[in-house]
Parts: sequence; structure tokens; C-alpha cells
Amino acid sequence: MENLLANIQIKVDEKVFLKDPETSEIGKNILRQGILLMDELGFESFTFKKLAEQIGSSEATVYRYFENKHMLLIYLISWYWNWQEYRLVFSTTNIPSAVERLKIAIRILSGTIVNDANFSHIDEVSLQRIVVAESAKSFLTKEVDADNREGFFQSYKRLCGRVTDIIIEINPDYPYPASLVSTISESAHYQRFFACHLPSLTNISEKVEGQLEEFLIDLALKTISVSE
Amino acid sequence: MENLLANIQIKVDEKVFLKDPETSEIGKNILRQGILLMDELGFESFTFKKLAEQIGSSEATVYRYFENKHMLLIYLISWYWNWQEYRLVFSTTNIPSAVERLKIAIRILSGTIVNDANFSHIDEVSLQRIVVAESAKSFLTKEVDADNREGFFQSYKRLCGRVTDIIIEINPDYPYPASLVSTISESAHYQRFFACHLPSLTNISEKVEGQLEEFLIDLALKTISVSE
DNA sequence: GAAAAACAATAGTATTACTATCACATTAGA
DNA sequence: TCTAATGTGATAGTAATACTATTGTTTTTC
Repeated sequence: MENLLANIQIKVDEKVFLKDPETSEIGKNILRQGILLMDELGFESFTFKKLAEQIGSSEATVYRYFENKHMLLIYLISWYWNWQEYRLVFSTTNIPSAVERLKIAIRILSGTIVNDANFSHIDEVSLQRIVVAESAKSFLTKEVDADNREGFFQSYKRLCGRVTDIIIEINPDYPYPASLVSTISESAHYQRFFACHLPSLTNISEKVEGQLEEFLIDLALKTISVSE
Repeated sequence: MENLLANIQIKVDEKVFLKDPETSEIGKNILRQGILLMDELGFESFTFKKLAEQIGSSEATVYRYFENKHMLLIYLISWYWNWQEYRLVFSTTNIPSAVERLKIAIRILSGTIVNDANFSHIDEVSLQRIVVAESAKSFLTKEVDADNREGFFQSYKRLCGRVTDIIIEINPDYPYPASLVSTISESAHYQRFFACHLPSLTNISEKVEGQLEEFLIDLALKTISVSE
């Protein structure tokens, strides 16, 4: 899946940042080191002061790109979902079977990823760990309605919408397609987290490849009422 | 389901608090007002200083009961899961059909609840909203492994274990029972949250009773490969 | 009635989140 | 090449939060 198109860029909505980090070396470094530092420290302990020290710049400079660390988190998660959408669209193009496309979609949502050479300033593996551990904190807030009206979750909603459409194509009578997609997407994160940290809540092993995809594909196909 | 046993108390593991809040009026008031205030403000904006003002006491007094607000959150969530476990055990006693017991379990995990007169200092409806919006923050931390070794998640793990056992009874060959239970449990929270705040991610309506239970029961039975 | 425990009040430290300002450097345009 | 605009670094500062320490008072227990 690597090196699909060497000349593309993942864009995030302009409301999410103050100055586009993709347009300067300092901005790209904020993204690169911001991902690594948030992955290492966790969202709570991560601060713009620490990030500025990491990139050898000043705290005020970081505040010129993002209003606060919540907005940086929104940016990184939006980037991730836009990247996953791009992977999904490419992988499912020219695949006539809707069931096959659903399997591909679930593998994208739940699979182990490798770094994408097209975006050298983004460590996608590290970013996925952030999405797993921190993305819930981006919407589990008292400001969720206001953030939603601002469009901060549109990347995630658009990706989930695409997978929902595949399910409707498979079985137009299944009444809960959007619920099933968001359940699968969130489960992909939690099962991965539980496998590492709360193993009694999961049957997924860190060491065995493909169990999470198998679990979620099986769940999806049976729930929609489709034999494999 | 109300007034099952007028003489019981929901106990939380002693490692979670410094002084047992159930043993004093001030302690019970910390729980009562702590739930209401955290529900109102959200975990991030909630502080022990504000709670002390709310109960007409001092900040130092609150710190005598709980080490920090993370531990208060752990306490409240543990209380909730212990209470749900007590409801589960009662509701499924003398029900010979494992399928029927699973349905009851899922209804308990996902259903709308009413306040339990046995615990007048706890507003269970408000507490459920806290569990929906904040429980993920109790384990999505960099301290999760240490907190797990301390046993801070045992209430949740024990409840999930009970439901897992029902699934194994129904279909001992289904390879992912624990994963299915935690997926259902987390989905119960997220679908409720999405219904209120991110409706495009769900097909569950706030206004229609029983959709969430129906969605999850249907998913569970189909996934385990059981006809209703 | 005395000792122990709990509570209230208050002061304090350290960290975090963020803004404001100024000087300097870089970039863009004429 | 020069000037203006923009971006960056450094620093100082405010306000809020998280939490501890200490002392005096009140309540509880023996």
C-alpha cells in the first residue's frame, strides 16, 4: 500500500489551526515532534512548553499555529482519519463486491499499519497509538456540541459515512448501519488498547496477527446477516 | 427493579480511597455533590476546590477522602459497576436460559436506568452520564498499567467476566467472548453519547426507547451464532 | 473528662495554560 | 536593493489548577 501517489498532501480543515503547519518547516516539525511527544507523555502531561523545547523553538511560536493543545489533538486525529479515508478509497476502488470492500474497510480500521513514505513528517504508527489512546478525549468533552458545529469531527464522520454506505449496499434492510460502523471503529481502538493494558477485557492477543480483523469482520458480516 | 434489598451497601475496594466516604455524612455528601458537579462541569473543569465550596466544607477535607480527582473518578466508576453487577446477579438469578440471561445483561449494560432508592446519596442517572462521558478517561492514561496492578479496574473486569461466562455457556466454540462483551459495553456508552452529540455516527435516536438494547442484543446473538 | 480524630481555615508551592510585548530575522514585493 | 510585511524567539506576566502544610477548633471515642 506504500507510495500510492508521491504527490499528494493530506489536508485538514482550516478552522482547526491558526496557521497551516504544512506550509513551513517549523510547522511540520511541530506536527512531527508533537506526535512523538504526545505518544510518549500522554495528552494530559503533554504541554506546548515541552513541545517548544523539543523542537528548539519557542512556546509562543507553537501558539501561533494552534490555539491550544486540544486543537492540536483535533488536527492530528483529523489528519489520521483523512489519511485512512484516502487509503480506503484507493483500496476499494475497482472492487465490485460490496462484501469484499467491507472487509477491506474493516482491515483498514483495525489493522496494524506501517509508516507511509509519502508523508515523511508524520509517524503514522505513533499517530495510531495517539488515536487509540487519546481520540476519545477529543470528543468526550462538555464542548462537544460546539466543536461539532465547527466541523471538527467531519473527517471521522465522513470516513464512517463511507463505510456505512457499503453496509447499506450489502443489506438495505439492516436498521443500524451507522451504529455498527462506529461500534466497529471504536472497538478497533479499545481492543488494541485492552490487548496491551487490560488483557482480561479482550481475547485479542498482541502477539497473534489478524485476530482483531477476524473478530470485527466476523462480527460485522454476521450482524448484517451475510454469510462469508 | 427498585428496592430489592433495603439493607445493602455497595462497597468499593479500600485501595481506591484514603478514608471511606460511606462512613460519614461529609463523605456521603462528597459522593452526592461530587457526582452532580462532575456531571455538570465535566472531568477536566471539575476541581476539589469547587466541590468543597459546593458541600460547604474545605478543600483539605476532600483531600482526606481521595488522593486526587482521578481517584474520585475511579471510585465513582467502580461504585457504578459494582451496582450494575448487583443488579445483574439479581436479575439473572433463577433464569435457566442462558440466552435470556444474556439479553437481561445487555439490557442492564445499555438500558436507561432509574434512581435506586436503596442508595439515596447516589444519583444513579447522573452517575451513568459520568460513566458514559468520563469512564474512558479513567483508563486511557499513561498510568493504566500501574492502576491495573493496583486493582482499580477490577469492578469493571468482574462484571464483564460474568457476561463473558454467559456467552461461553451459550456457545463454547465462539472464540472472542471477552472481546464481544467489552465491545458491547463500550458501545452502550458511545452510542448513547453519539445519540446526544454526534448523531451522524449512530442510528440510535434519543427519543425512541429500546433501540440501543435491540441493536446490541441483535448484534450479540448474531455474532455468537444464535437465533432469537 | 481526656485523648484522638476529624474538620475548617488559611497560607503556601509548583505547574500548567495562555497572553502580551519587543527585538530580531526572514520573506515578499516593488 | 530596499522597504514593508510576516514570522520567530525570548521573556515577562496573569490566572487557574493541583496539592501540601500548619494551626486552631470541633467532634467523637474511650
